[in-house]
Amino acid sequence: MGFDDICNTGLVLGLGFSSTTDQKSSKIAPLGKGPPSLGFEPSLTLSLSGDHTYDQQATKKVNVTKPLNDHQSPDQYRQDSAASSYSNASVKRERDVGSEETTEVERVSSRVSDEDDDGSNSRKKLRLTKAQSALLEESFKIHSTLNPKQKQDLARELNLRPRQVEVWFQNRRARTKLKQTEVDCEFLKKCCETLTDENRRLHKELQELKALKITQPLYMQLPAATLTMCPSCERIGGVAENPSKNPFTIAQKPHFYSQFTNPSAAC
DNA sequence: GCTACGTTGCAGCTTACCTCA
DNA sequence: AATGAGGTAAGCTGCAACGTA
Repeated sequence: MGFDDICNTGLVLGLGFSSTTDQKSSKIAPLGKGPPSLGFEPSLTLSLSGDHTYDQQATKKVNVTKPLNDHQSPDQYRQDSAASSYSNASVKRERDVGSEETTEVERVSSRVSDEDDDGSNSRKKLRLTKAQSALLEESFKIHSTLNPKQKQDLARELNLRPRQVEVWFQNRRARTKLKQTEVDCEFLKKCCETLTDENRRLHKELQELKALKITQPLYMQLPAATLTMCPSCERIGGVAENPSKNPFTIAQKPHFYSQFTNPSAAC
């Protein structure tokens, strides 16, 4: 990557050709998601002049030659490799480890100590091992948020960075919330369906009542035993022992009364 | 006490990578 | 082998709470 311009602002603006196979990233805007194209294309880059991390990351093309431990499956190796190669590139807000300088030192030392850097400038996709996930889940069950000390301890125990633990918990909380939202949504859907059915049933009942009202007074259709007189307003009401069997439950149907002429609110 | 400012943690949204059907 | 969908780690932004000068 040829940087032409080094100003005393500490920023480096580079314009030139770069191989797109290693996905040099512009810190101004993320590259598109499309597949990497082969060959050389014009590139514009902006970075800190003293930023060895980015420089190294952009230029260093290391293939993974780390020999597998005999106890590691290839998949395990891949996961561990990815975990240890946690990329700090373009991490704008690194708050877990003190000052910027400290962070930078950590980045470099981490890079140096970690042999799995594949050199691609693309965002590393860490896959947590099953053991790591299990422990994180266990911790999450105990407390869904971590205080700094808990975060540090957990990170040390998992051999991860505190930031990774923090991100995991953030995402975990988000997933939990999303899941709960989905459950709530399902519940509300069911409620809506039930109410719609009920509404439909009541409409139908109303239609039937209206039809009956046209032909004859309602009380004439009911057995005498089911008719009762409201003691307050002296109106006839029906008492259904099983309202579900008798759709015409007059007593349940509220009637209007005037508080001036009928002080009783019992019906 | 009030204000301005910096720090920190989190939520919400988004991006990018990985896996699998 | 290619591809689209889903899962998820990580980035970015905004906000609120808190401490400090």
